[in-house]
Amino acid sequence: MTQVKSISPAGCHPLQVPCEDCPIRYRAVCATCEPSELTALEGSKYYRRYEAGQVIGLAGERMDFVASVVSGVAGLSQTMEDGRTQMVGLLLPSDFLGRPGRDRSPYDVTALSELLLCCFRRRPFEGLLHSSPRVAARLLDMTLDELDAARDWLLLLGRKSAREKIASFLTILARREAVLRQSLPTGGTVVDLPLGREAMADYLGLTLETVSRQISALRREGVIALEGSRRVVIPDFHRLAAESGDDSDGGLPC
Amino acid sequence: MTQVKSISPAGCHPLQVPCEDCPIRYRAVCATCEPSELTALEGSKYYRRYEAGQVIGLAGERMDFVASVVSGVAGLSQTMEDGRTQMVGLLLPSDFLGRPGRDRSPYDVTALSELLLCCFRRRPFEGLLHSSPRVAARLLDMTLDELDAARDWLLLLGRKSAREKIASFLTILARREAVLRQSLPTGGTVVDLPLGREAMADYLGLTLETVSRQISALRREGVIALEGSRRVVIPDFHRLAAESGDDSDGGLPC
DNA sequence: CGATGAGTTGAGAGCAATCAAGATGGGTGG
DNA sequence: CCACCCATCTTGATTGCTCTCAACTCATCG
Repeated sequence: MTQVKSISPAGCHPLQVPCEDCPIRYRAVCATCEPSELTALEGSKYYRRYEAGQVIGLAGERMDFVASVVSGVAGLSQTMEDGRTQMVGLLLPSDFLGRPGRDRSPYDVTALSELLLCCFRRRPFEGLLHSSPRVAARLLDMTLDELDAARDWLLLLGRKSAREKIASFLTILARREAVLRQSLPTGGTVVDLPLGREAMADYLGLTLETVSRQISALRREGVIALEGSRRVVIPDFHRLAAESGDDSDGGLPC
Repeated sequence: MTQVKSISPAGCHPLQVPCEDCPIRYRAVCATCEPSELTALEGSKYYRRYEAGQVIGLAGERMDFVASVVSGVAGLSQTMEDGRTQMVGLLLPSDFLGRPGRDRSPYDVTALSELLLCCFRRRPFEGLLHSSPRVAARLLDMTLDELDAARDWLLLLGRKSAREKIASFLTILARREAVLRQSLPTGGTVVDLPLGREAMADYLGLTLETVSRQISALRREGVIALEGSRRVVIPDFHRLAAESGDDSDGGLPC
């Protein structure tokens, strides 16, 4: 990543990281691959880099690849005629982008931060999916996890107050942070928001003003502290979790 | 179904319909099965019948089977400590219930109408999933469809007005109705609501009073007509679709 | 015929959206 | 180094939609 700095805005990345050295090797679709399968993937894979805000694909357009998010955050969103927008997918490192068997996405796909994708050309990937039950099973499992996440999201959008929505979102981010660090989200957790206020509003079904107001309210009451507008400190994780409206004590990631 | 009328409320149904005669033979998980696979399924399948309102399983409980909905409607829902409820899944005939690899559902599962399930014991089914790529691929495809539906639902909950939510819901039902009848939803479509007002409210993230009010408003304005409280007549499908806020003319099911 | 459950309708309150100014902060160029 | 600019974020005042609480209607059923 030193001398290769992005040839073109959305250009193919000449860099070829061996799968063995990949940071998401054991969490992405390829997690359960055996050496032979990994070789097959390695042959059809290439990298793409995007800048924050850049459009990866618009609804209805063809996408000739599927991909794993290596680093950064991507968003899927739907927009109504009058401009109302709702985010419908948030893809973090190791998440899978694209649908095998359909070459056009019904959603707009956007890079929400600087983003690195490990892309696979459709045909070879679908071939692998067909020939390797291990990969197919892994993708099914990931899709089921995504469906469960979407269902929690339905509860959030349908029934939670603005304050609970913000608390829930921060809780989700804190948990993911903790999973990555292999630590528990307890005292003094720091979360860097990968989204601006407007993107958060699109995620939570709110306006950006309401997002800002609720964050300010949580700050005033000491539930969170801010370092700049995009870094949140959580002095007491359980207190925040209690604000999210989720059942139980809002326990640990497991 | 004449002399067998439900031995016990949730009893196993002694009736064994041959898969060949099954009304959902070509739409359910088994759609792409070959004769040998069908025989395997046939061996581990059994029927369960539920009455409207009956609980199939509560969140966190074990479910020792997965199933296809043969007829009727089932709902998945999540409830918060204070009682707020959000439906997070609506399973219609041919839809799949349960998650292979997890034996307890994080959601409450309820029969919303009289319901007939074609159940498979977990182990044999997971074995088939492992040995038959065809079945695994079918389940993946169905899961991806469900994920897409959940994403449309996110837009509905996050950004649509009460009126648009009702119109969207009726549109969805009318389309499904049309798919079953192989006809287009145009003039004089009749939709039987499989849900009462409260269940609709839980689906749409509203209160039952608001559901009732919005339905009344659409009726007053001639967008729909009612025959009793659970039968809706749609004189002009495009007019209804226009109220749903979805893009385009709200065209055909395809 | 009362009793029950489901649905409808009304009046009022509350929460988030909208409209409208300010504040902050990072980057650029003089 | 400072002044300026622009995007992003914050805060305020008001409106409006949906929820809440409450009464009423209607059909069904013992």
